[in-house]
Amino acid sequence: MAMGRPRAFDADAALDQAMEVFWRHGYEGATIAQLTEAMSINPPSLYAAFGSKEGLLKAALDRYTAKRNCWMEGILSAPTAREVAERMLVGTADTQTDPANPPGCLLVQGGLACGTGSENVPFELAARRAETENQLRDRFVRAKAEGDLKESADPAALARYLSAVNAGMGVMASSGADREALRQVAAVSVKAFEEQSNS
Amino acid sequence: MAMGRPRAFDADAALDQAMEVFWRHGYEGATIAQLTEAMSINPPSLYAAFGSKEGLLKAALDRYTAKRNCWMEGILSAPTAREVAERMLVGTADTQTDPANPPGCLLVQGGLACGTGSENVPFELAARRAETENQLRDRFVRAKAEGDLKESADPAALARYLSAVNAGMGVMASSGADREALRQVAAVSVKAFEEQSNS
DNA sequence: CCATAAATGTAGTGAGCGCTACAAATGTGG
DNA sequence: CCACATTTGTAGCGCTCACTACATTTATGG
Repeated sequence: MAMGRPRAFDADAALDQAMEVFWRHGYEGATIAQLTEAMSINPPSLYAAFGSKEGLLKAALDRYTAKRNCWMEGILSAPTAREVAERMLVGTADTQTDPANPPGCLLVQGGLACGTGSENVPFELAARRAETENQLRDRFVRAKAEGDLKESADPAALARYLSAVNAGMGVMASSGADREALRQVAAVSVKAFEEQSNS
Repeated sequence: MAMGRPRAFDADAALDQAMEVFWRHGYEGATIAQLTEAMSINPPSLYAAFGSKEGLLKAALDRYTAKRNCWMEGILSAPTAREVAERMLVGTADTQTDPANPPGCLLVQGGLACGTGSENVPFELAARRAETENQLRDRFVRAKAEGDLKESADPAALARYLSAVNAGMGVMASSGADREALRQVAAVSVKAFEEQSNS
């Protein structure tokens, strides 16, 4: 049997372009016209490949979180909980103000609240944020077992705290905070960790 | 000369209803149909009173920030910087999970990124958030002058930090974090302040 | 070289959007 | 009680939205 005409565009490259549009305008603010233009394809190609606007978002998020998990590996491999926190927050300050991307974090910018019919989108983004939080929590459970965090420290609370600061930095970056400002936030935030660390 | 037919609805009560819709669905996710239904008026009344959807948002934000400034007075009157931080963050944990309102903060939920033509909305929200940050900064400048904060403390950085945590808690609340979880975040956050305080 | 299968580009579709024209209703000033 | 100014409800405007029908093109299997 025949295999059909092959796809003429690179799906991953197209997803990177779509990611940028969602990042800059949010899910609801991004239009199919903007997406197809950025991806250099026509609507039927988009729908054949990704099914729907929401399907395209999920595919873009998969790609985003894949990169992010890779980035997180470098963070989580830090020797102590305090250094995990520092690398994470300083790294966030830098990536969220990287001129190569829109400011802020796609998982926050994408949409915290959506209109009727798109209620799934905020859930989807929240689930991806939760993944990072869980990675941090697991790392801090280990840090506690290793005696790196005090006996009184709560790994889940610390992970939630880092996740909150991370999201907050995303909000500030999206409204124009520069790298220096975010690094100051990171520096103050890390102090909360020193209280929880052994020496 | 004649004065014209009087308005048949209470503008402030209508704004409270509009506020809730924007809060729950974001600026772009909220439709005129939803807004008018919640406000119990018809579109012409909305446009006569507020000019446009964006005008309605601004009017709702004015009302929101008026309440917020009132709330902030109670926060800023705390005797020390550390207590300002604690009251603020714990208060945020409570108000952002108050079942009387949609979860999170309108100034964050409203829209961080918008479509072409609504670029003003994120700016508007950011400006209101910045107002709170400035109030905090001024308060910490005073705290430093009073010797309540260490000589090495940076009031602007501390205000920015609180603002970031606040926004971050809004993000988490909007994705379902409960009061207990946010209070834990507040508790950890406050520790960063103890490092900056004199005894 | 032909039959088949899938992707492409053109050109729309119905639905829902923000917003408004218009006539009727309702108050005030003289 | 009348002339006027403004609001109200009905109905619908033009536009843009996410999405798709369809004919064409481009590959593969036999």
